[in-house]
Amino acid sequence: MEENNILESVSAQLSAYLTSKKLRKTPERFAILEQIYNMNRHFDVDTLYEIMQASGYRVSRATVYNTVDLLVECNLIVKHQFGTNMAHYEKAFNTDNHFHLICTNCNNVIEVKDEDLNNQLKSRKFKNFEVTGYNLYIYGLCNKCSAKDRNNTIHN
Amino acid sequence: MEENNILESVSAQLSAYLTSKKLRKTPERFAILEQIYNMNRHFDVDTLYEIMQASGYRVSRATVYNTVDLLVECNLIVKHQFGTNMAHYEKAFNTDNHFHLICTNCNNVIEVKDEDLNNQLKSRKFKNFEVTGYNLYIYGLCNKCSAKDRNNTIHN
DNA sequence: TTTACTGCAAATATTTTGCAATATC
DNA sequence: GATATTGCAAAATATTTGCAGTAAA
Repeated sequence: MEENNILESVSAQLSAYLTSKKLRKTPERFAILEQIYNMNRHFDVDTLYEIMQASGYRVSRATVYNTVDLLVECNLIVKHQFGTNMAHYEKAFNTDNHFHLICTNCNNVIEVKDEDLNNQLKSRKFKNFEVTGYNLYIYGLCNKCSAKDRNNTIHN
Repeated sequence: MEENNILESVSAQLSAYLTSKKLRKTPERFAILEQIYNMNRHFDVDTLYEIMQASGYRVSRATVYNTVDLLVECNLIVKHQFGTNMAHYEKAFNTDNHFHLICTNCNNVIEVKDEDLNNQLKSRKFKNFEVTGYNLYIYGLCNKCSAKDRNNTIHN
């Protein structure tokens, strides 16, 4: 599916959700969704807020927080807590089949696809628990940082 | 291994780490480690602080934060961010082979063991990334909350 | 016209930091 | 005796909340 169709599709999804919950279709909500789907990496609320400002669209932080919560509720984005205090988010459309490698030294996050592992996790059932999603976080040292380690360089 | 031996073992581990890093063996550090290993569930810093107070051992919040960071560094405890802003921690001794089911309605966390899945994750290698650990978080509705859902009960 | 939503600012929650006093090595 | 660590309080960071004004239905 090409870019524009994805945007149309997620906007329609949001629209349907708002209708079903009797919530309002405000321009802010669609503008934020659009901005998110134009980005290619995960983001935090503050970054999203600043990108909106920079792009000329004025919204308040409170609205960004509210909208991001809403988009999580209707499964258009996924929330992550990679180990810092700040929540990170990413698009949920066709991106549910990857994991995150998190460098505990530089906090960089790398995405990894693995269909086999993904299928296995998806097929796993649990007693008395209705699974809606999962996150696999793999911690360690990235290329750069483990190289630094080997050279005994001091890093912060 | 019985309770006392575990405590001895983890204290020795901490002691060795402090020596190797030329850090000081303060009573606070060992008291906090002991308290943690006497508990049976994951905890947040504030809860740990209050349990220390209640048990009659006076430490400052700052020291609890510092010590918890230290214990993460030397692999005696593991840090989690279950989706809220508050970090959670748990013992790392012989407890690295389970996952967490997180109820997105009541925020309750259930532990699940699965040796097969664990072994598979452990054996998985990644290019240019040196794995030190991982966390698998499975989100959904627990027994109680999906029952509520079926009954159409309003819940917060 | 009703009331959900927005923006702003203040409040809250969690964690970090600066600094003087203390205790380990 | 040198300095790492502690406790306390203030600061920093991230998020939530209250409320008056605005706009969607």
